[in-house]
Amino acid sequence: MILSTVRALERDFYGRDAGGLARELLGKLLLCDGVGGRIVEVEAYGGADDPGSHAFRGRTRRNASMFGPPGHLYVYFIYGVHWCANVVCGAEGVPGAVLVRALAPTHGVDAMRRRRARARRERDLCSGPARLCQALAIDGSHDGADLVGGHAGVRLFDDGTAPPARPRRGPRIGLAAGAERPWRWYVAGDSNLSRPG
DNA sequence: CCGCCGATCTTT
DNA sequence: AAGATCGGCGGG
Repeated sequence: MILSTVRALERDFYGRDAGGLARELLGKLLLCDGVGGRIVEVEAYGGADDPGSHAFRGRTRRNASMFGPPGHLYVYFIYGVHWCANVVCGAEGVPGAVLVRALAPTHGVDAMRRRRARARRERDLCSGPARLCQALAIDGSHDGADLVGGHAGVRLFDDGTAPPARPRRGPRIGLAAGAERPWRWYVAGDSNLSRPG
């Protein structure tokens, strides 16, 4: 019998570019204060070369975390309503991040249901970038949080589950500019995706 | 199931 | 004015 080992990810895991990190993040566990799940859908975002990225036109107050060191969170507020969370990657000073778009709930489902009372089914808890932030209680206070230190309660773990050998890939969702780039990766057939696939 | 619409913050 | 979204509502 093989005992599964759960370990927090080290800084160098985050040093690669957004596309590479995106694929490596599939299957990892994202937890905030012990509540969260397995990443099943992500999107990669670059910098000045990516018209779909918040960093395309340079640094602003909102996107500053995208320019910071890898292994931290970039949490932004959108449509005046929702929070969304990204994992910052690449070298410090070079903007890049991976948007976490969906989780398969694994830890603290009761807490998630309380925070998302309008979610009828378990697959409605974390099936979208703003939904999962609500379920995990991630908000602006977590912008810039260090995932490696984990001091803000947010951490990524590897429990031995390998990323899918052939993740499905397609255009990023909700973009006008840069929509042609197939930088969304997801676990084929997972019931928690932000849209079926 | 689908499409429309409002929520109202950030940046342009 | 539009945006890396969501949920409620109306219609088929």
